[in-house]
Amino acid sequence: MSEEEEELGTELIAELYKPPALLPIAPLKDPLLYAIETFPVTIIVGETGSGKTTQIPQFLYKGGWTNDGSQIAVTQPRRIAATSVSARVAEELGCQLGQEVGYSIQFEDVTSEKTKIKFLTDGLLLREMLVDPLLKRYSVVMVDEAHERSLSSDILLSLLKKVLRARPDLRVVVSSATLDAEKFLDFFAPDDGQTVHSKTKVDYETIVSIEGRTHPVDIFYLSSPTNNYVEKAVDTALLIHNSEPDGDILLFVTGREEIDDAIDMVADRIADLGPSAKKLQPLPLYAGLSTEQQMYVFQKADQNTRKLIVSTNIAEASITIDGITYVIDTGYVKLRAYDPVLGLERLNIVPVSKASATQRAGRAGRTRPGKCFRMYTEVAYDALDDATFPEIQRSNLAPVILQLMNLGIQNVVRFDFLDNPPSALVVRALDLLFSLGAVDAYGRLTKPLGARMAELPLEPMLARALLNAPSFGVLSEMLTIAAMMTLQGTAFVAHDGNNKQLERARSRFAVKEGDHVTLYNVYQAFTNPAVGKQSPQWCRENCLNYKAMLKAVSVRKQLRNSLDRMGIQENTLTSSDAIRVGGMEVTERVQRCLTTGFFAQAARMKSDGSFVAVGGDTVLWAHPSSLFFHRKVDWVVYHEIQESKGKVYIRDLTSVEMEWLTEYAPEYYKVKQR
DNA sequence: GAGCACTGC
Repeated sequence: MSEEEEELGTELIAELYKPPALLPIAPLKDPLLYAIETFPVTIIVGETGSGKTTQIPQFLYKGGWTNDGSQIAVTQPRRIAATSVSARVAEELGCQLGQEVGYSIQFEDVTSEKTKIKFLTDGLLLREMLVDPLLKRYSVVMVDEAHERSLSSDILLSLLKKVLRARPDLRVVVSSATLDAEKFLDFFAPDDGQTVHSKTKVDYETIVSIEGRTHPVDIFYLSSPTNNYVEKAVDTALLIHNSEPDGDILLFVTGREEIDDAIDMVADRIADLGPSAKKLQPLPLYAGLSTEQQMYVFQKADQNTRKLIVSTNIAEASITIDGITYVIDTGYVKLRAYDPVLGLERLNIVPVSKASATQRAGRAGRTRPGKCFRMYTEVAYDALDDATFPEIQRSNLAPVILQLMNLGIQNVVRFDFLDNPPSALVVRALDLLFSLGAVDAYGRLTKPLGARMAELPLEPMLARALLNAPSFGVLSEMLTIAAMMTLQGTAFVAHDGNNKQLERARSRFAVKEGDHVTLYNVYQAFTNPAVGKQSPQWCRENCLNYKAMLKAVSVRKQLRNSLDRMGIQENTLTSSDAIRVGGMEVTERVQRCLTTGFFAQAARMKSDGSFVAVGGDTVLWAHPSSLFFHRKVDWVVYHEIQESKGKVYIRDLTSVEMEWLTEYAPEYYKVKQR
């Protein structure tokens, strides 16, 4: 873990600290233990600051739920939560982290034989189910933050419902925000005619509510709607600054562009404040910033200065900042939507849900009473959805379906989802998995190919290309490229918006074959003991994100281990493979290997520099971060396609020969030609 | 021609 991350962690611990005996949950200890003893499923409705995440596992531990040698699992949607909460609980129990209390996240397993309470990400518990489908090592599984409806927590809850049928002794605790409790209750209620001991919903599960312990937050609405919420929000910030007592301001907008706009507007307006007036310091906050740039929001402002943090949704749950007294909520958020017809992702600006609005307002009341100004009317608030649209209904489902099949779910269409994904998403995903050879014509997972693809922590197309790498003699190269792809474009980072400098840095690694090999070069240079030396300084000089590069190193190591376990090594190259690839340059073999995974995402550049997808008529544009934004090329395969402001961008492009497409995917292209 | 909301294995 980097120093910065640790600082973020302690930040969170400080935030969470309340003497356990004074927490609102303390008097509920016995009722809670009774509920969990009595009912297989307990829904906990607990507001922020109730102490549910830190205290319930301790109640269970002290209540004897681990005496038979089993463990208590507590899942979190985010890594930072798993690590910081486990540190808190270890301290309260007076043990060393990794002993009785531990955590497990990708790349880091801080648990031991002695561990009784284990915090882990929900995605990792899903992975554990591959080797332990009935979760036999756990007596209780607590799924925290289930109301966020993340892809993996949704799937986890469905699987837990199944596991309960085989394991009546298992206890499931679901922690949720107020508005969705009934939904979870209904979901876990045994269906009529099933074998859950003919119990009714009433004696099968229960809801326990815990009060929050945050300070009161006064909510203010607009009296009439605005058509420019960013401008209105800036007006409000200035109004707060000029008329309200001390306390920093947190303003929620949807993305980087709005953040820049808001900060420019504020800069213009504070020029009018006069030199003697109290200062207002606008600070941006979004995930794309480097860790250093993000740290500014945690630093105490200068004397006589009020911070105005202009943030994306990252400040809603992922990052907690001390000293916020005022929240301005524009009422919008950018959400991903997957278009199964065009097979592309869109980022849509949509109104937030009531749950989101409540969470945002709560950010003003963490340390003292606060105020929240909503840039919409009360009527508009009443019309908001209760909860955020579940991720499973707006994602590319190919990775999820592959994983479910590998867990032995034969018929994904009949799987018991909390909310069913639209059938078009399921069909599209199955089509893709079929064309990649992960699923056969009968809709069954293929072995070993499909199962191996499912085991790799990569999207199916990339997994397929990586598994083909030995036959091209480029396993080492493809491991690096796959690891770099998981960074999703975060390898390069501009210093203070200096894009020219970034482009110069990128060009130092660039090769004509395209973005994949360029990123390979970046990794090679970073890890070369004579060049990058894996050092933060070298990254800074080359506009690279140090933390992201370290992640690539970890991912590559993990992928290498997975392939080793599967018995896949470079020397598994057969003699016919060797003949086929003999005499080819390494780069060409890499290009061909990528084609075997990404053949379905091929496009050809037209004379005007735009692209047209194979078998389609959508006009595509190389993303400005691609080498082919400026350079000419003929055919390419691309890693990602995304619509933004009405234009469709493709990212991470590699040039290929048209013949390779039909050579490596004859079935796919035969069908398309008809 | 000009740009990734946020997570996670």
